[in-house]
Amino acid sequence: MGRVGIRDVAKAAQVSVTTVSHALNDRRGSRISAATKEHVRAVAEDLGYAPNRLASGLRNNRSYLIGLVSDEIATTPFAGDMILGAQDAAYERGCLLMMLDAGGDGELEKRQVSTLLQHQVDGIVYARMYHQRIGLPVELAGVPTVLLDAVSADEKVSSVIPDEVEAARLAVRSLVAAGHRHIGFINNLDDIPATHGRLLGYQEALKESGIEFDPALVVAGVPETNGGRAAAMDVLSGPSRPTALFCFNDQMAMGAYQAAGSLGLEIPRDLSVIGIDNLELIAAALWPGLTTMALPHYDMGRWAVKQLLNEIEKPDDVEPVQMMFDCPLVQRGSVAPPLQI
Amino acid sequence: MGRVGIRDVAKAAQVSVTTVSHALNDRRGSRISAATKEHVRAVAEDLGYAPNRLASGLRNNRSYLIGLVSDEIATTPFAGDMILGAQDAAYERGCLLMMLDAGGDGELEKRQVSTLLQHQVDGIVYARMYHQRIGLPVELAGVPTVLLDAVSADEKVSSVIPDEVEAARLAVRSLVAAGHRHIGFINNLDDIPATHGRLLGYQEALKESGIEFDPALVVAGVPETNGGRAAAMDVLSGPSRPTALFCFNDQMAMGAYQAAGSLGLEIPRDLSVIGIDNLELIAAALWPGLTTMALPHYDMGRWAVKQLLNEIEKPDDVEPVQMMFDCPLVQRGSVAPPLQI
DNA sequence: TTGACATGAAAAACCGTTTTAGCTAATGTG
DNA sequence: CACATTAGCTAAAACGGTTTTTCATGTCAA
Repeated sequence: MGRVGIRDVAKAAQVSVTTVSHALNDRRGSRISAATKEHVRAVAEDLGYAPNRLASGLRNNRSYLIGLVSDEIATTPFAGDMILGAQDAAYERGCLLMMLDAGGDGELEKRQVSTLLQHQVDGIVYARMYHQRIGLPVELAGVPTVLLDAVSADEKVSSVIPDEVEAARLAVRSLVAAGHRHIGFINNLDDIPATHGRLLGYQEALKESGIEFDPALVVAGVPETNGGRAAAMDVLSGPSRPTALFCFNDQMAMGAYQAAGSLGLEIPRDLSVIGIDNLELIAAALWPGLTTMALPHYDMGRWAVKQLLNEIEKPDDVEPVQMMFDCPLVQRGSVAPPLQI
Repeated sequence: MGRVGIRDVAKAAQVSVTTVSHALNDRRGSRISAATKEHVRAVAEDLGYAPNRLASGLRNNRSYLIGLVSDEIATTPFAGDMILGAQDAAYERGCLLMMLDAGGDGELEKRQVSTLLQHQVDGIVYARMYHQRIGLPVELAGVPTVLLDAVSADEKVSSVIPDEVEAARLAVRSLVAAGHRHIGFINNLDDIPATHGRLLGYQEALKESGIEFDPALVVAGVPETNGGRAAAMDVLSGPSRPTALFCFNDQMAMGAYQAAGSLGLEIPRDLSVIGIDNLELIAAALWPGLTTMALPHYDMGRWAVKQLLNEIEKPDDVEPVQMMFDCPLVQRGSVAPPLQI
């Protein structure tokens, strides 16, 4: 049983391949009677005909493939939803996603990009695992590209990132709303946009509530459980212990849980904790569940592909867009009013 | 700058397109002088020529694309390494992976498979997030297919799964080796191969060490932190408290940590814990780090694609293989000798 | 000298579509 | 009734490569 092609349909329907093509794809200027069209479609359906995308792509100069190049999204749990969002958006518009993950190897990534181009992808989503500022690879010059969770100095390319400042502001506001006025911030010590953005949001939220910013309440560490534990240990054993901790991410928040545990502090009775990421695996697994700000990975992935397809489909009248998404608060059980002394 | 095609190379090298093709792809029967070949290759390199895979695929009936259909691998952290392994293996053999994740929606999955086939994928890796027994979708009949982390009743298709029994045996053996003879098993209550395989391994390891199997030491729960916590609570508050717990997975092990914490038991001094999965995000984040059995996801993904490509390349003389991979022990800090009383 | 054979390169066919350019018959127009 | 228009369809030419076939030489042995 060889694949059924357009010729087979033509033969079965007793018409020419041209007519079959016209009957199946309505297109401006294809004059064909309704009866013939219906007949051909029925025959095609009957034979289970499905067009060969390689062939039509060759003719149309359109592969309906879009490439997703990432550093290590596929293999880490931090941003997997971006892939799902991207894939859904692509699929809805009749495209397939080709995903490649170079694991951070720049040389490999270059080769991967050129392989994608050999396969005539219509465009490329260039994604990073976490929000960062990057330079666009030269290979991508002239190729429709959208940056996902990254921004470039090059303004001619669209990009989408989370609103770090607003996320932090909302997180701290929710602690203030619960009654806290003594709020520590466990920050990341890496020099990345999130570090600065979240610190800014923390400061702004304090300011708008009339709480004075106390540098002693801000401690940084490596953005993992260990770093969070050490930093939390630090700030919780200090002279003026905060009643709540805003943590750079859920992993550091998990570290804060551990520190609280070893200091005999019960969450949320003695200490409220809020994180960022909404990493299901951690936030839901902690006990009590971790209240945290969800990074809108799914929506960002979706938006990136949608924007890319728009740019591909009308290359002329689409301007590059720099998009920012809000981060919703996900409440679990780690925030409560402070103990009255 | 239009893409440079084989015609451009031919013109620049002052030869025919035929000669260029022959020069670039060594093939039996293509008679061409070494000098011409070298010359053409140099010119092609110089022009940055890269063949259009769509066009060559059309002619050769080979797309160098392989599809990966999964339930929710891309979006959960449990098996991401399978993708990486599959992708690496594909890339090494000059192929690209097209990954689709239906999120468990069977109807969507069907349509995804047919879309992949429209794109003329050379074969499909049908992957599940965790080891399960499945029926192969009818759409895949006649398409080269390999099952990843799944087995089918249909013996004509290759598959690869982890050796559940051996993994459990090794885990329990390592506890016995540390001196434990009173070992609890926190099992999953779902009726899946891992549940039965791991229980069997647990029993076998006990038997070979002359330890009598005590059904009271086996407790099941939902395979998440909560389930693990409840089950551990149960068995640790029972009449004869075990000195070590073998947990169905790392999440349940995390629950065991929480139970131990609330019972005032220190790990590993008062209680040794071993898990399965080597879920970095949890195992390394726990304090102390969790000793666990790593599921060989990367290797399984790699093997699946390798086998698939073998079957594609020589469709005749390759027999379907049912492969099982061992699970290595990853030692961290949660196992120690039991306290002497 | 000539037929057999080896070699290198060009020409042509092909893959499965879509698009362009015609062709024929029916319809409309003056 | 002659002539343009148009509806409905189809043959043929792309698309960008690879593979097969053909052709022009050169070499060698009989």
